[in-house]
Amino acid sequence: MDGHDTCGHHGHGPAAHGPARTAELVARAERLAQDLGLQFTALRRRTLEVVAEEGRPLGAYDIAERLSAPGKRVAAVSVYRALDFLTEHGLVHRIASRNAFVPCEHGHGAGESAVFLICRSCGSVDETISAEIERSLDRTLAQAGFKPASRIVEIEGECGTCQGRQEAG
Amino acid sequence: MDGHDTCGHHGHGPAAHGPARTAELVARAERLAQDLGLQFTALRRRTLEVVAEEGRPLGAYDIAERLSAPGKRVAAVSVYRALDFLTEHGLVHRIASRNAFVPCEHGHGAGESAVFLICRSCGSVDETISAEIERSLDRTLAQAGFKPASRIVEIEGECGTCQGRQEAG
DNA sequence: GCCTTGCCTGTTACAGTGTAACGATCGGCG
DNA sequence: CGCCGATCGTTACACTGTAACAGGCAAGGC
Repeated sequence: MDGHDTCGHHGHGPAAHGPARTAELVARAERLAQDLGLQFTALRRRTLEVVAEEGRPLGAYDIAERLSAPGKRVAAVSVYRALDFLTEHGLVHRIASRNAFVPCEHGHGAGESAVFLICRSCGSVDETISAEIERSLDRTLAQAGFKPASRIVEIEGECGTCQGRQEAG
Repeated sequence: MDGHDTCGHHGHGPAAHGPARTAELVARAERLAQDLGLQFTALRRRTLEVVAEEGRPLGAYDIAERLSAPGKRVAAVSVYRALDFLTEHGLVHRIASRNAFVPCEHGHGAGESAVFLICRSCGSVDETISAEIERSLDRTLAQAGFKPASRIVEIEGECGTCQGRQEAG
């Protein structure tokens, strides 16, 4: 179940996960809470940190386990509530096809749409944004008279790194 | 006026798709089984029929219940196996965001991609295909060096029918 | 100070979703 | 006949998610 976490983030963006990304996300959350008068509690911060540092989709129960200490167990239901908050404000994304969560790798708000590239070999998830895809989606939706509220675009396949690894042997 | 084929019917109520659609799907399944030497068993056919006649996404356990009779209970696990077969061959689709299944409304194979428009008000699912979206997706994937295997595009929102109803009421 | 209010969290219990494992059955084939 | 492969029934179990209720804690009004 544990994989090669060095896979992911192809050309589009700098940096992967790790402490830098985590600090950036936490800072964004604090700013957001400040501005909107929301509470960025310890549980929510720790949940965000766990998700941000993993580098692959984490289930709610996995997060709960990581947040638990030998005398202080964190129940999954608490994690779900924290995740509700985080997803609502665009700090983490839910991967519907995996029932798992990943940190938001872009600064976009919760309303915008992202494309998730999920590697079947290493389990990494790469988040990209394409104005072209959004435009064509918007056109199709308008044509169908459909008013979108949220969009899920998840592509499963093999990432560049794993393709190279397979060819190499 | 294409790009959005005959999917203007936003099903409300139990009998949105109707026997015609069902018969067409069953016929396609039989042809497919004939050609590929597969077994289109009674369970698989009945599962397909139930899904095709519902007009909205059905969970595996709902299907099991509909297939069960007062002396002959069908377990969910059997339904899952039938659904595996049906999805593998493009006869039904899985809606990841709902953990539910809908009949395939197009003749496309399992490998192609579809866009699902899921109405939050009436629960109907409309399946459309857009070459434009596929093109832009392909471009983005190629740019990222990602080799796609399956694609999930699910838009939640409000269908045209429900928008009109809300304004009127 | 005290009380109320609202939000967050802990806890329990439970519903819904999906899979593993094993055995039985059936049809085809040497 | 026995073997083989695929399907299906059954049980058991793991994983995912939510409902309901109680306690804590900060903010604001009396």
